[in-house]
Amino acid sequence: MIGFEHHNHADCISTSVEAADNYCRTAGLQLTPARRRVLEILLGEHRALGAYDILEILAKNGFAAQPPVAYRALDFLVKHGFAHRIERLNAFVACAHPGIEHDPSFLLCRICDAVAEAQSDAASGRLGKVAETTGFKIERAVVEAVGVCPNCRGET
Amino acid sequence: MIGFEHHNHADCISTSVEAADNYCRTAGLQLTPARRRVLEILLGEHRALGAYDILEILAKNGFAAQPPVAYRALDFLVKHGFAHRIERLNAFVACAHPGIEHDPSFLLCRICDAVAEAQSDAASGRLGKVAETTGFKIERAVVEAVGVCPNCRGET
DNA sequence: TGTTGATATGTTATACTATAACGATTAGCA
DNA sequence: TGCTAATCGTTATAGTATAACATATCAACA
Repeated sequence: MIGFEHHNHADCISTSVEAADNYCRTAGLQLTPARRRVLEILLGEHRALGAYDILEILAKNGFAAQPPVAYRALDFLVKHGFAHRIERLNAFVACAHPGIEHDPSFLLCRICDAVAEAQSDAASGRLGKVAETTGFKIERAVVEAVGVCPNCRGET
Repeated sequence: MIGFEHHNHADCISTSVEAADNYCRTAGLQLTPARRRVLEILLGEHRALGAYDILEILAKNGFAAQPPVAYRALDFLVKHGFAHRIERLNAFVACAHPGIEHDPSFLLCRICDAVAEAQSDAASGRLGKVAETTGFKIERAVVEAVGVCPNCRGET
């Protein structure tokens, strides 16, 4: 699980962007400049960024500074699995396992706002059983866990 | 699990409000008129209501129509476990198991907006293991599953 | 080549969600 | 009674997100 360890960001970013690039080419999607830049921005942080944070950075990069510019790019990235939206934070984060079909789960540090993405099996556990019994058909299940990350635990 | 079945609302509401009333008296909390009315409103629907939906109803009931009136009551209800906030919908729902300490899980119908609350074991399953390995301490874990409820499945 | 249709962008305006701040009031209790 | 904390009334503003419409780009294809 990516998230709380230190690692080489520059590599991490360029590799991921390149992967997205290839995927889009294959799938007939357009990774336009704004979309690519937003993906780079998200990859540059292992924490969630609000749409307006991103918008601000885009503006400094010569893009238009209207909210739809950021929201459209984010919608694209989320729709195609390059990023996830974190409901609890009204914010967005780059996907840690792009290309793999998955329901994301997040570990959110309430102290430093770091975000780690993990896999969970919520839909197949107890919740899945309840849903099955009731006749509810689960299409997506996201888990957002709030707590304290290893770095912040050490520092208290 | 309460949620998708038909049942007697009037009983359901008065019983729950009474329970909240008793709990508050015991715990030294004030279930003031606005708080009580908001709880009743939430119990009257088995779906999530936005703060401004509630505010509108409060206004018709003679309460002040400023946002803080609704938010304060909702904060109180959520804090003490009488209601939950559903992040995905920016909305609130009455708790289906008040008095019991629990991390709520929700089944959200994307067609009719019905909400059912269930128990899950997200924090003790795969996600819990990952967290443990990493050193992340989970304090709360909420699951929000989107899908189609039994009633809407029948009607397609 | 020129038309067409789908996709993406620029831009303005507005809707929706939530909280800060401060003074007035009330409840519970020493 | 008088103190203290909790609650409420009110104004203002911050933060998040989308509607709507005009323009532009580009690939497919007659």
